[in-house]
Amino acid sequence: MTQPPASGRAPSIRDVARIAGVSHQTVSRVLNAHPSIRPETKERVLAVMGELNYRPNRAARALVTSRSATLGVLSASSAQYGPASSIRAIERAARAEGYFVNTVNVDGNDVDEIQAALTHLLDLGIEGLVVIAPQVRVFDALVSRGLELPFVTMQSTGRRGDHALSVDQITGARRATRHLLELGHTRIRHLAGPLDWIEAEARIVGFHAELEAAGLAPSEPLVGDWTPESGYLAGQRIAREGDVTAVFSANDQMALGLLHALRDAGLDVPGDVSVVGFDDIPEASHFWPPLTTVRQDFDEFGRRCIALLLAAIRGTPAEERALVPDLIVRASTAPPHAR
Amino acid sequence: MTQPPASGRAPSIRDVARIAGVSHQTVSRVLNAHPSIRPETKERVLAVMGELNYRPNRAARALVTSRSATLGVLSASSAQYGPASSIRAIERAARAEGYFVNTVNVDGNDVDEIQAALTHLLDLGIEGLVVIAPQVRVFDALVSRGLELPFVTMQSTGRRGDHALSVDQITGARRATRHLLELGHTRIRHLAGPLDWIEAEARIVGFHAELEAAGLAPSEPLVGDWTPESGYLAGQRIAREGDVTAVFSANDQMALGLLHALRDAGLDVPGDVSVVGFDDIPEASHFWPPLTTVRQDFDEFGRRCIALLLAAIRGTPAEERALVPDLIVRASTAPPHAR
DNA sequence: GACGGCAATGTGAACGGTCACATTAACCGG
DNA sequence: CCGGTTAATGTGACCGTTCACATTGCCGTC
Repeated sequence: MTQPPASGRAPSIRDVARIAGVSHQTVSRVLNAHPSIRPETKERVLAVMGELNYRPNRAARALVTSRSATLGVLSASSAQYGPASSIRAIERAARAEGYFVNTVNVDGNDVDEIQAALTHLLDLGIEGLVVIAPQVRVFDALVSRGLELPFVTMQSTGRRGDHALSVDQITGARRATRHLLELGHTRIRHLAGPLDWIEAEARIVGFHAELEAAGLAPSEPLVGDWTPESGYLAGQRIAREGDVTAVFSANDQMALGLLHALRDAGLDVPGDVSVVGFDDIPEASHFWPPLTTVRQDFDEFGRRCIALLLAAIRGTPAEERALVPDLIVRASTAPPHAR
Repeated sequence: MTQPPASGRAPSIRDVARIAGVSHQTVSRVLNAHPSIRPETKERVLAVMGELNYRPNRAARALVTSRSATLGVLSASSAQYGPASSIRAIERAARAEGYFVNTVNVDGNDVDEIQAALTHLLDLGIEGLVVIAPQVRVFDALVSRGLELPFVTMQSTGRRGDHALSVDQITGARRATRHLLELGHTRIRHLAGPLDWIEAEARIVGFHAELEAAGLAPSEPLVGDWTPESGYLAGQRIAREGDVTAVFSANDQMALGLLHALRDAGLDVPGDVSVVGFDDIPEASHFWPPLTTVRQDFDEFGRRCIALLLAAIRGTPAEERALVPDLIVRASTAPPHAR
């Protein structure tokens, strides 16, 4: 068995070359699947690589090619189910394509931190960027920086048509709203996410569009911050005002708080008030009552993110069908009862 | 204003040197805060760097130092609240220390995938590793590989004392159990996580230890898989068998399923059965009833992870107090009612 | 006042790949 | 049978840093 030569260091391309009796360049060609290389030679080189347990040195390669094979993910609130799932799927998809992923978590409200995080990622030499919790202001930070980098965000704001992966939040919100309308509700309130979130905005738009299509006047949305607490507060207010028979919440966590507050106020769900959520987190089917909600396929979202981003990096065209979320009907919605 | 020279490329250390009228090595010294450099020279170099918007090239540095300034995180089930929060905190803490973090998400049951992920991280040249969802088998995979790398896991299995960050899961579990005992419960069941998870194991140990201290016979734990669904199934079984007055669930999500099943079976919580969870996820206080649970401080956990790992990398000693979780009493527990 | 020592800086060679270009041998058509 | 093309491989430079080892002055000391 051939010993690795002078084994203070990891074997290099030249060690492999020497043992295989070829030039270092030939080894490099094997590594990069160059077409004109004799199968026999290739095999011999591969054998030596295996024997030495050779690993190409990423830094050396990155130095000369100035390609890092790394993608960046900029995320706010990654502890939430949706973003966390997306990040997971993105990482897997990227890894399958041979890319590394570097995720940076920021407080989406701190512009300085966003900039610092961006600098951090650029220092790393990322080739592309996924923005996974696109508050409008994160988006602005990107653009203001005049970023050359290919990047992908959820849901276009319309300001820069490319680079945006459409999850059709609007249609999702319309489906939730239509479900309530079809049950016979006419006094429906929307509990929105923070207004500087692109998704929150899109869901409001969908909600209003559907109301309008039904000939109903739009109602002013309540605004939460995605947390169950904010849902609870909104629920208290709804119970107090007592003028609606259904609520469409922009995510499941707020819907949970909503359920809690309504129950505390002695109201029955869905008897007195129907509630629809958004996301279909794993807990949603075990809420009390089990929550009717709009399911987002975060895994598929992550895969598409990477497909789109890699297409941008490589300059190949990408098909871009929007991803449409599905309505999942459970027990938190019912027809309004007659007064 | 001085123009960047021949601006096809990013400015290098030599560009800076030329313009500042020093040698490239002097620039390098400024970069690395070498002691013997005249303040005046240093300032001049820094000025030029600023002007050129110079960025040190990580790849070149990594190539020569063979230090990547990158840490790896190996995670299973990162979409769950606990792991996701930990990862977030780890990344922030590492970034504050100038490290990059590369997270890889795997299916913890697929040994091949774990190995592949590890290879992926090693290819990257990580300097240290955090294992964030330590199924026993992940841990074994590490050790079997004879890994040289400094690494940190949650909770020692005792097989290799170092490298383990103690979250004192045992004490946490004891506190939950003691709370039930103090309320007067004697027939208590534990709903455990998958038995190959180190944390699941520790919570079982804590549960049994506390029962034993109270002079009660240990009961066989039910086993779930952390999901609400598995909690639901366990709840159905408990309702059917009807011989316990309290359940300690190894996480909050399973506790949610449990609550659901008990309610479906017509049992009142906490009237008929008390339930305690573990983690204190943000939803827990809005469950019905609001869940008594054990709070883990994931942020602190993440920070400690990095502190410990960096200490291992740098060879400095690290203090290692165990992190002790707190019991949060809400409405899902009460004294058993007299039969 | 020659000399050791230190502070401040410079010089050239790595690091481990890829790139551009050179070289060789085989093949093919006229 | 010879020039041109092509497949297969080799040669040396280069990417942007840091490292090891000079090379300067300048100071204090005996």
